[in-house]
Amino acid sequence: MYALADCNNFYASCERVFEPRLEGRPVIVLSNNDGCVVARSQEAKDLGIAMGEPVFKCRSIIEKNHVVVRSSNYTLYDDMSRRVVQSITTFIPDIEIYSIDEVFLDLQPLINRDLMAICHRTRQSVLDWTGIPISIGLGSTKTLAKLANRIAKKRAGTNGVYRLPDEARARDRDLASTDIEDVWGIGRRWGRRFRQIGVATALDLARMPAMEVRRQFNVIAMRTALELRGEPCQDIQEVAVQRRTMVRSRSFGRMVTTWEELSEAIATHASRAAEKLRAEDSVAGQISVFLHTNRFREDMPQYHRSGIRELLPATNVTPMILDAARSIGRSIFREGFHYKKAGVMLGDITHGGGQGGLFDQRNHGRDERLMKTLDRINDRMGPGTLHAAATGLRRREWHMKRENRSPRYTTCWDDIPRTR
DNA sequence: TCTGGGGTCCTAGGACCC
DNA sequence: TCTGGGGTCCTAGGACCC
Repeated sequence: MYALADCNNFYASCERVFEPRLEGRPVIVLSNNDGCVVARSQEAKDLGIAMGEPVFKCRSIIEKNHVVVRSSNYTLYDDMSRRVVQSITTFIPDIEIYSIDEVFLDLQPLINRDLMAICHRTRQSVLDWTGIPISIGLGSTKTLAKLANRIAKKRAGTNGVYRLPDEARARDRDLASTDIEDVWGIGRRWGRRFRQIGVATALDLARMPAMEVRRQFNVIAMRTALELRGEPCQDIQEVAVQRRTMVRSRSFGRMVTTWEELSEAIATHASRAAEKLRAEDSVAGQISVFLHTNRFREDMPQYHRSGIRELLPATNVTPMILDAARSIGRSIFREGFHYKKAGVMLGDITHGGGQGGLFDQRNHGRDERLMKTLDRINDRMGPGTLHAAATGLRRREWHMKRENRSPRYTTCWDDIPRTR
């Protein structure tokens, strides 16, 4: 037996915890650069503001209804996520962190106890301890737990917890009431293709012969079909799998035309990626850099390109990664375009060391000490206190727009909420 | 005018091996 | 004139997730 615990309107809920006057009001949270809507309170959903919608397209709804708009504050959300997970594990220890706002729970060890009671108590405690409302769905596979979670959120009277019934007819009713696109693992494209062959609900997919699903789609879709029938194809992954790639990229607040500015952006991404690599005690064996113009501006000349290079030996040393990134960037940069985005991608990531190079002359001990010192200073004095000159020395127009960010209530001494 | 960022997995096809 | 069988690895593209 599995469960999925999912935070309701997570980012919007985080904003509310520290600003209770937002309770009952429509709240939305925007993506980086204040571009798209990435989270909505229930009131905002009710106004018809769509997920992922560019904010300028719903500007009139926002103004007319006094919707509260917040820039995203990932420092806050990451920390709140950690607190929610910690609270849940007090009651249910075997978990898989699936995303910033979702946790799969392994209920098998608790199978002889009253699972509904445990889940209700978990939900209430998370709310009491963190202020974040969550919903929990229970099912015999992860896909069914996901489906049950949707019902827990939407159906009146569930009080935030729903268990898919064991009895076949009742379960079929729940599956029949779930649209095919709302099944975990079935997106818009496949949803359209399934509908073309007469599969419109989760129940239809569960009843389709598995090999037929595989033939027309692929094994992922087939596994989804099996899981909808109650045959588990995916287990709880308690140990996080090591990442294989890492991307650092940003759209620019304003278009960028010069190599000088673009190279600062690339250097910034490269430095951040290197820092993150070191924080995870890993090294990268490959680096690529990409840049592109604004694809929405069809009136302007378009350009996008990427370049790739091996890092030999694999490294997490900022100057190594920085040099490679800037030289790739230089080689793909073309004069005369308005650039909108640039990024650095690291691949061939390995953990705890990595293969050395036969002809490698560098003094690794020295690099390692230098990077340790750099990280320690930035850890103590704040991110970016010490940084490569190549990342730029002053604030630029292309830097991210973030006009309505809330304080870092839980992670920064100066931002801790005060009461009189 | 304004349109996010960061991941994973699968498949098909080509290059190459013995 | 006829031209094997069984593999691996890599890459690009397409789908999905949050």
